[in-house]
Amino acid sequence: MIELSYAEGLARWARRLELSPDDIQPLLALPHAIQTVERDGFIVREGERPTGCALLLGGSAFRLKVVNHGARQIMAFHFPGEFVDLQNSLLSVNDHGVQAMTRCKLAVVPKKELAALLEREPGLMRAMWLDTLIEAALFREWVVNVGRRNARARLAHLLCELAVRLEEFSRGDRNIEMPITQEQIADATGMTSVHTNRTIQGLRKEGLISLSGGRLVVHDWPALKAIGDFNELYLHRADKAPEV
Amino acid sequence: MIELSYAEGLARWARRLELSPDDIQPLLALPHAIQTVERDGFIVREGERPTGCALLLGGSAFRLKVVNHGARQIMAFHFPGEFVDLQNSLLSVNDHGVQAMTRCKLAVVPKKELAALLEREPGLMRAMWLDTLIEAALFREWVVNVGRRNARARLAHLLCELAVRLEEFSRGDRNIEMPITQEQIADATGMTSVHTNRTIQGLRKEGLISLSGGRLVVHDWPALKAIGDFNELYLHRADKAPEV
DNA sequence: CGAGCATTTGAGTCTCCTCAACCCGGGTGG
DNA sequence: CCACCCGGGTTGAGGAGACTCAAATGCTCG
Repeated sequence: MIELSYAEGLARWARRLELSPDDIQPLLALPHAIQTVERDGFIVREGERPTGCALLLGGSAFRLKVVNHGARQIMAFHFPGEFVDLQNSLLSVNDHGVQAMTRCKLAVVPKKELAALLEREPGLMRAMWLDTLIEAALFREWVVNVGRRNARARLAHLLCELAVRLEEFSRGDRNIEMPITQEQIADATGMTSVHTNRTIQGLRKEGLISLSGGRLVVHDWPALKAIGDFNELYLHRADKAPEV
Repeated sequence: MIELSYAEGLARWARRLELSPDDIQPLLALPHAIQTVERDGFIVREGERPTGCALLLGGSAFRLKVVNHGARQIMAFHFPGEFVDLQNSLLSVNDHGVQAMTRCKLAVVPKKELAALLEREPGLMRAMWLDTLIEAALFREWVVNVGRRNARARLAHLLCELAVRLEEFSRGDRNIEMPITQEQIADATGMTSVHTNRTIQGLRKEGLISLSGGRLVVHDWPALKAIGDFNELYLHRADKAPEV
């Protein structure tokens, strides 16, 4: 996966939120530390009190929670150009962790400086808020996915989301780099890895997808969308703030 | 359930977000329409383009989505003093609906005026953002709940959340007014109403709860918490914005 | 070439679902 | 004033989807 610079990462983030390059100038000037987190390492730890806010520049990551009997639930995936812990800028203690799926490159901005800047720049704060609103929409769809769809639909839906969100990094033919394990898919869909495996095999045998070696290819997009009951409205991709 | 005035509703909202009464003065001055929505009526309709933002003043409501084969999933409950569609202030089209559980009293603020005000008052925008962040935390916990807990734990967790959130409206002994049907509980926990019924009976027979006639009484809080793996950190109740 | 992780397969089990009927209380109309 | 009607709650029986446990296979990296 690509590796962005801090400026490129911010630019990608800004584009998604319909900010102009000028709007993010003040963010560019913020102090920031470039960090690397190895695969399986924690970017954010549950229970800790964060001091910074991390923009993902390379690699991919996911949010997870662990329940009392040890099971894990993944609640979201993150890719370059996304803040992985925007909530840290206002919430005092992490209620969940963020873990690296692959080696990750991050730009960490001190939350104090960021907060002070946003206070001065309502347009940027609005963008951060919008980002959070879109992420909340994503969580809502995931509640629906694990709550009301069967294994096959859950899996198809997740793959659809990944295909759409990673399209911008791919060659455009719904052939995406996606270094995910079946266990992670299981944790994201609320299933066991065994059942995930059998469900994947089902979709494979029908010729709908290929999924191996860190690559997902969707061969029949309309069919996969139909199986997953996928409506990309919830991603709010081309959404924009209303003119005031 | 109580019926608040616009000012009281805002005050309740502000208190949760650690704003002072002074901070919300500008909001009080906004134009607003008081509306009533009957039980089962829609406060927000999926697919529509909203023009206002609704603050709940009386009654209770829930967010829901419908999947293609007709099943419903409830993603959150809302009570007086909460905005039910904060996302409408920035997102252009509703990706889900909000429905009244009981007759609801609402104050609807035009989104243009609200947006203009927030642009002038960074402190208020920050509070709205914080509100959204907390709600996102709630959705995350729900993903975990429906994804990784069994029927008993799911139900217990939901009841714990309701007990904590409605405590402020109750007489303080975890005896709360909660006019919810078993079908709604089923839609919130991702189960069928039949299985919900049997699971409730299980908790009742063990003497942990009473749930009937629109009233929930938790007889054994520690036990219910343990069964539901409930950790109220995700509600971020006493959370506050960091000093900048 | 072996170690370690990820994937695959099999068999048996259990939770939760489906379908269907019945009960109960409250509101309504004859 | 009582019959009925309706929504919500309860019960039963049978089935299916997903889980558990266990082992084998394959892949990748050192």
